Amino acid sequence: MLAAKEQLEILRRGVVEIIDEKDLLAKLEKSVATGRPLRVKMGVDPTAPDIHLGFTVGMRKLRQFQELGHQVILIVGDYTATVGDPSGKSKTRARLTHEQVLEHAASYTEQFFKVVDRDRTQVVYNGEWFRTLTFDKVTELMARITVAQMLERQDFQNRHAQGNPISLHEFLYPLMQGLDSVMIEADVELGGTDQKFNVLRGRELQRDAALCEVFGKPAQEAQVGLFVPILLGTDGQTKMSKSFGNYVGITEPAQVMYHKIYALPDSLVESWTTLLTDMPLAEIEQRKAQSSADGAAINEWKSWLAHEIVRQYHGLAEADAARERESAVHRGEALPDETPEVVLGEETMLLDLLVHCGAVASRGEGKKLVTNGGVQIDGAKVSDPSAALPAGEFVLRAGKRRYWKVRRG
RNA sequence: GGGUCGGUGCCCGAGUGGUUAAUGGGGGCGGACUGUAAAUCCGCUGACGCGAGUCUACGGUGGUUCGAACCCACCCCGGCCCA
Repeated sequence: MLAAKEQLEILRRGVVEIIDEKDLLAKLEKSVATGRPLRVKMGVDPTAPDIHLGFTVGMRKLRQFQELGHQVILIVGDYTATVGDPSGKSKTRARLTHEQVLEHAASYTEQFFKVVDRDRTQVVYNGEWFRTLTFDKVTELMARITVAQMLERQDFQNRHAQGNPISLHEFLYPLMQGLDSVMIEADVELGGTDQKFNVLRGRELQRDAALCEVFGKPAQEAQVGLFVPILLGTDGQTKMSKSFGNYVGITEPAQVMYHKIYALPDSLVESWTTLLTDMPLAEIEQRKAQSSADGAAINEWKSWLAHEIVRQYHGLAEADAARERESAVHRGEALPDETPEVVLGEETMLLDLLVHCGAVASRGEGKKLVTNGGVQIDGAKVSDPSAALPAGEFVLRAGKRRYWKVRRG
């Protein structure tokens, strides 16, 4: 086991805030001295079954803990998910049914273990202790927080100020998450910066001997909160999220993944490298310095980044292939791997073809695309929407990167 | 329940009787440039039609009018204030 200070140094990478860093160091020291691994908790609300790179920031941090010899406890919020975390939300979140949650959870853990070591992870469903809770215990729990404390939260304040409803059950969520920490006796809780309030509740509840006793647990040392940043999506504007369409899913095909990362805005290269790879921080600094002087350097960095991330999820061979393919596509020597093939009848017109293969939503839109010079057939620009299609096979291109292999017959 | 201000295209937001498919901004798409990114510039951004053109659209339903997003009536929904 590494010395506590060295562990801390590694764990600090990419972390926004540690509450409290002194506590963490003390816990690490104790762990080194006694040989007892830290119990590192992360909770997931299995609401979205598709994991994207944004989720992997925390997952990679968990992996680091494991590599340092610690124990990960993944709390699947099968019960809390039916309540709905209000954190950062501008409206009441839809509550899920228990069946939905279990379904999502299965797919979630499967993807989770692409990054996190399954053998050093304990998966716990919090319905285990919530489902049978009696109301007097719930009351004990609720007594641990005041309305004023709840209303301090910016997200609730905004909602309240804007006259949006806040349901009482939403007040319960942070306490429930905190109770999870008590129940598993967590040493560390990992979460995004939006989790701060909830994680702090855990600290308070753990220190509350009377409360711990109510739930049959010993009084405990407060957990340390470790907060990782929210990863920005490929648009460089907002957090990565499937609903914004700015995500990179970890189960996406190698070449799609490669291309999305390769086309990343420059402004994200540094943070993505820090959060999603193990490139030494010194090298990141060095590359940053080079890049500000020379445009080609950041380009090369980006290609390294794309290759590295694809390698993590698809292996070296596929990463190499994706890189090779990408540059061939770019030189115009090859078509992307996923180029769909379309077969159509004799009479089909260009506009119908564009609609048929999904390049545009309507013929009117297709007309605009053609008029704007965005359509090519076998590398030649087509400017007339009523142009005749060639016989046999040809390649249709719409915009910069969307291709179809078309066959008439 | 009362008062008041609102509900316009993907979003925000102008428009208060006719040249309004509806100013402007954002977003999106396409083109040029570049490093594949950013920035910038240009074009497009309801549907159908090769086209002339036709249809659908300004919360809903009726009405006034040659003609309404704009005027009238009723209804539905949201904000704020009061109870």
